[in-house]
Amino acid sequence: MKKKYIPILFFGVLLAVLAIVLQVFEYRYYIGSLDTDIYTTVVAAIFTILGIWIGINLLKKKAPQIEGTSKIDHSKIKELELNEREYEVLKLISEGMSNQEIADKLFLALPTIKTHTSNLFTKLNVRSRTQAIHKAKNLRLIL
Amino acid sequence: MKKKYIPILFFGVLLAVLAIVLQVFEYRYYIGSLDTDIYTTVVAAIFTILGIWIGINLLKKKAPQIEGTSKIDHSKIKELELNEREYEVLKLISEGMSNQEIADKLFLALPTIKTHTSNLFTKLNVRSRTQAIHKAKNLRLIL
DNA sequence: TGCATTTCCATACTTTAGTATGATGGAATT
DNA sequence: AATTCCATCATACTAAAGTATGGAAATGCA
Repeated sequence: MKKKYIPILFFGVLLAVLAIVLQVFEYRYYIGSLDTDIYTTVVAAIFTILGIWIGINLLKKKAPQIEGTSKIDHSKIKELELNEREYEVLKLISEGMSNQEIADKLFLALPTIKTHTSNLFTKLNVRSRTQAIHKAKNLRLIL
Repeated sequence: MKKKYIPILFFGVLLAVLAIVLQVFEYRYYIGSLDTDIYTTVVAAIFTILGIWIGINLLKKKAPQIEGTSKIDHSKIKELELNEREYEVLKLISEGMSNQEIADKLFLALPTIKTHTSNLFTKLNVRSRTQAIHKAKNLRLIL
């Protein structure tokens, strides 16, 4: 919930800072310490960089959808009623991690991971982690 | 070879065009037909758009490289010295089959499959079938 | 606050995976 | 004929994975 507003807030602050910078430059311009060409060049450069920055950040959210996320079927995940932990464990399993390694990484106990994997297998209707990986890839739950 | 220089040429031309546009605006400024604030705003806007455009184009070239490559690297298989049986077992493992199921499918005894998997893991330098799957996919030994 | 759900953890158990070592027989090489 | 490589199978063991059940803590919502 809170994370959703961070980019908006960030861009807002960024624009405010740039407005201030702009004001300073304008002030200097009026007192004649900078000439028009330099002023124009600086403004152009700053806003080009700003533009590149905005462009990259706009695409960074869409890029994963083109590369990897386009293959992930989030509706399937909901359809199978996989909760956060189960899906997280699924991803780590697909990366070749053992239950113990997953437990260490998530700061959880081994039995907890076993519970999650067991519930995961039930929901995926499989009986082993290798089957889970295979099915998850076919259903595009993971990439 | 030729494609490599298209972006450079393109950006060169683009910058040249923008330089001309800038000159026009500067000319208009000097004859007093445009106010400084408006001039600054226009320049800022144009270069912001330019920046966004550049940013988008910079990222668009990276996306397809990650996607399109889903071929098996047979040279890697030879490089790792995987023989027929080991590679066959690897494929079946990646399809989620247990050692017993693989043994049944290939009309072999369970210990035989265990030998193959064990040798396979040694050659792949992994310690479990899930790690083998993960590594094999990364090395493009399997799809 | 009370209740439901989720998440976490534990115990105990069975099954499967993985390691180590050695033996057998076939096929190709030298 | 001897050697090398591969594939097969066996035994015996340790380590992980997977199942079943139940309870405790945290979370979210009415």
